[in-house]
Amino acid sequence: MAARTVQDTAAHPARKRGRPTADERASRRQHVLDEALGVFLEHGYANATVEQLARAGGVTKRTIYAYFGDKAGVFSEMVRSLATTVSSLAPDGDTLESLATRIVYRLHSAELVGLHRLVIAESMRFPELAQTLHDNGDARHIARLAEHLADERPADAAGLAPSLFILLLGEEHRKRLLGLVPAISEESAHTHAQAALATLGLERSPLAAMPLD
Amino acid sequence: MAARTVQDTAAHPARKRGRPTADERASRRQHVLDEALGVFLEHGYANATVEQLARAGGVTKRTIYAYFGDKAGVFSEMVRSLATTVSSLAPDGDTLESLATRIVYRLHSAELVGLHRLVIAESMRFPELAQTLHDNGDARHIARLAEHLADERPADAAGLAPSLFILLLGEEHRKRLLGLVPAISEESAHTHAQAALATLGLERSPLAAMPLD
DNA sequence: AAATAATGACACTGTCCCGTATCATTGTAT
DNA sequence: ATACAATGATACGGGACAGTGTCATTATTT
Repeated sequence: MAARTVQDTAAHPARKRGRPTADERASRRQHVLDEALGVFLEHGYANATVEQLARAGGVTKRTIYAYFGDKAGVFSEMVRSLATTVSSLAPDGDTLESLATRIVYRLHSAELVGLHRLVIAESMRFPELAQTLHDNGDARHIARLAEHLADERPADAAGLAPSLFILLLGEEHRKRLLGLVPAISEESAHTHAQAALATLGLERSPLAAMPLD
Repeated sequence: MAARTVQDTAAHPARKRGRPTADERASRRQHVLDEALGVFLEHGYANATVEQLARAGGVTKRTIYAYFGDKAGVFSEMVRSLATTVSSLAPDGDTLESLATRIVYRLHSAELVGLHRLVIAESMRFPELAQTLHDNGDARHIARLAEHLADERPADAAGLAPSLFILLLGEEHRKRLLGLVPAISEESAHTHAQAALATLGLERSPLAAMPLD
């Protein structure tokens, strides 16, 4: 086992003791979940210790056990919390191209790639989390794409949406999952999205696509 | 930590003691690697113990340490051994469609999906294995597809190959990585491949595509 | 044949970490 | 106010596992 060299997330300013106020208690729990992702990403699920989760969240082991039962509980709640966040990124009222760009950008982010890795790795032990992530991630994105496609391609929108989705991710995202490439920039996310649309013959109307100068 | 309920891979017929013959020694090492995949898939890399790897391979811990140094050594050599196998599945002399079908089928297999999961999960700790797997997997498949495409689409073969590749995997393969669907049948791999080709306008020539009866 | 190398079987030490207990401390309930 | 609940700090028992040591056993080398 690799020696644990680093001091982990530098200890917070040593919270005061005693029972927390009602407000505080509500936020503490979420704070633990937020910080948990970093711990799991750094060490992996199995190697992460409850002690590390506690320190990162600014609480003690006791509180972790009181709140979540055990490490699996922290992991489950963390994934569920993040999963519901994934799909909530649609300003509603954008073009197919801007939607596609946002999907590309978000799904290449370090946060979501890391989450995806963790859930894939533990999919045998936490199958319901895999389902949750897919339902709130891929499934919703594909549904959104299908809505937009319905306007432009009423005929084969349903069949085209999944194809568009995976073209948006592309081989780049597979490399990303393997850690072979860094997170994508917003700009290249845009050109990437355009390329995917073009591959399916979905580029903007010829007039809009003309040179701008 | 989850209680280890199962007895693991049922102990082999208790190999005799003493120094093995030269032939035997050569094969023993490979046998350990072959059996290691099952152990890692069942428990995950971090939870798998050297003792389990030893029992599955029909050797003792001592031999594991003598052969591979430690658990990481077993994992590395196992991945490398499997990676070189991944790409060696081209009978050479088949159509684009048959090549596509074989890629779809193989990459959906339990073995390769499991390997992929493991390498993704440990990509931070074993980055060179991720690179190896990609070089011997995706990269070669894309290159092969590009060769075939060069015949039919000399113009944009290079750009089209990655798109075709990920369309071949499709959303199905993402679900597969998450453990949400079982391995695909050879038949549905074929129809899946045909659909991907059609999406890019690469279906067979009209004559060949006509009904056969 | 004698020495050496590799292995199985087994024991053993040290470490890590889980989960709980104890006690002081601080907010909440009544 | 007074009892109670939740928390931090700390300690600790128990289990699991890594990695090594020892000895008997069997090939290989010379």
